[in-house]
Amino acid sequence: MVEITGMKQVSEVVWEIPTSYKQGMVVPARIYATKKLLGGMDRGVFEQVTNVASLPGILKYAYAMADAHWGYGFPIGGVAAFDMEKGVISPGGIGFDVNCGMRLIRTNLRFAEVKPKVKELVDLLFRLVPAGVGVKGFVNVSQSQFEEIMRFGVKWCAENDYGWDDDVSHVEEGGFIKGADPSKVSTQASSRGIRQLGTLGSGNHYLEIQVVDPSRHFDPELAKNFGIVHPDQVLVMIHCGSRGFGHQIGSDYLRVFDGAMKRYGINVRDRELACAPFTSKEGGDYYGAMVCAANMAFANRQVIVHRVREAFKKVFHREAEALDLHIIYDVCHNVAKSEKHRLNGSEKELLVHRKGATRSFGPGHHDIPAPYRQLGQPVIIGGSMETGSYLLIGTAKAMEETFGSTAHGSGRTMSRTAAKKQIRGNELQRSMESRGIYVKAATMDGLAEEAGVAYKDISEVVETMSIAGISKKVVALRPIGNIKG
DNA sequence: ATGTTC
Repeated sequence: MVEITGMKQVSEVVWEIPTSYKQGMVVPARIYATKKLLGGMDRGVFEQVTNVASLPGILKYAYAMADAHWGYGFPIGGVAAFDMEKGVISPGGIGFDVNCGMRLIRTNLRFAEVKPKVKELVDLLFRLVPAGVGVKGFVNVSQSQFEEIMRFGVKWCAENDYGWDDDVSHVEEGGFIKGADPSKVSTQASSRGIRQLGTLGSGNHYLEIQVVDPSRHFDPELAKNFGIVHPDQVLVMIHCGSRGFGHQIGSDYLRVFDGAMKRYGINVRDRELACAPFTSKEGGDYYGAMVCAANMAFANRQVIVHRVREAFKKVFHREAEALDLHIIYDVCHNVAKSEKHRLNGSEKELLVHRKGATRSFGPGHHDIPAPYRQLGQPVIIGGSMETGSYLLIGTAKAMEETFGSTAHGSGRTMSRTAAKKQIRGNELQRSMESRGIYVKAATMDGLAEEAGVAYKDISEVVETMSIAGISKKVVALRPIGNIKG
C-alpha cells in the first residue's frame, strides 16, 4: 500500500489525509475505500485529491471515491464543493466529457422472452445508435433548435417527439440544468455538437441489455418501487455524454482559464487544475457554456432512449408503452452545479463538482421523482461490459457526509494500451458470447480496451459505498447484450 | 473522453 504521511482511518472505509500533508491544503482530503481498494490506488489519486484540497474556497473535504483513479488535474471519482462567492470553477473538476452519465430504462420483459431475440435487438440497435469516434447522428436540427437543446435538454426532446412527458421528471435536475448560455459556446463547439445527437461515442460508452442478477443482489421490496418486480427482468442501460461538443467547450475554456488565473492571482499546484473564481466573467462564461454541454448530453441520452423504444417495438411487435419502457432514472457523472447543502448547521448554496462521481440525494429531497422520493434518489453504477452493474439509492448519510455524492463505476486498473496488448478483441467477443453476452463493437481494439480485467471489481466498489452508508443496494444487473463505441 | 497529437 502507498504510504501517505499522516493519513488516518476514520471508519472502516473512510481515510483522511490532514492539511499538514502538503503546503497550501485548505481542507483535509477524504478517501472512501476498503483496505483492498485503497491498496490498489495509485499515488496519483492521493496527490491529486490533496491538490484539489488546496483550491480557493473549497469546503469541508476534497473527496476521492472507491473507484478513484488518476485523471486530468482532479482524480476521476472525485467530489469537491466550493463556496459560491469565494470559490472557483474548474474544468478539470468536471471532465472533458461534460455530463457523461448513466440512464436506466426498465422493460416488463423477462429473460426467457428476450434471450432468443438478443442478437436481433443488438444488431438493430447497433444500426439505430451510431457508435464510435467521430460518428454522426440521424437527428437534423437547425442552429436555433440546437440552442433550444442546449437550454432545455430532455424537455426539448419530449416536446419534439423524442420522448414521453414523464421522461423529463425521471432525469437528474428535471432533464435540464438551469443557467445555460448558448452565447458562451464557440461556433466550433456548436458545429461539432449539432450532428452528434443520438450517438454513443467511444471508449467506455455503451448501450447494454441487462437482466436482474439475484445471485449478486436483489432486494424485491426496494426494487418494486422502481418497477422491477421479477428476479429475471430485463433492463436497458445507457452510458454516454456530450461527445465532441462538451470536449470542445472544455478545451476552449481551459485556454481562457490559463490567462484568467494570472489576472486573478490564483496559483495552483498543477496546471491541469486551471480554474477561475465562480463569480468572475470567465468563471460565469464557462458555467453557462458547460451547462449547455450538460443539457446536450441529457438530450443525447434521450434520443438514444427514443431509438431503444423503436427497436424494442420492432423486435417484440408491441408498443413501447405496452413494454413499459420507462426511464427509471438518469444521473450525471461529470458536472458542476449549484446545489443546496447543510454546512455548519445552516443550508447554503454551493458549487458541487463531481467528476466520475454520482449524486446520491437522500430520502425526501424535492429533486427526486415523486414515486421514489421517500426512498432516495436512484443511483446507477455502471460496471464493465463483462461484470455487470447496480442500481442503488441515495441516503441521508450521503447528504451529511459527501454533499450527497457517491462513486460512479468500477474505475480502470489497466491502461488502454496494456489492455490492448493483453487481449484480442475478436477472442474476447467470442468468449463473451459463449458466456451469454452478445456484443457488437465499433472496433475490435476498442472492445479489447474495455475488457472486464481492465477494471476494478464493481462489487467491491459498491460494497464500500454500502458500508460507508452513502448509498444503498437495490439490485445487481448482468449484461446479456452490449453495443460498444 | 476526443474529427484519439490544434
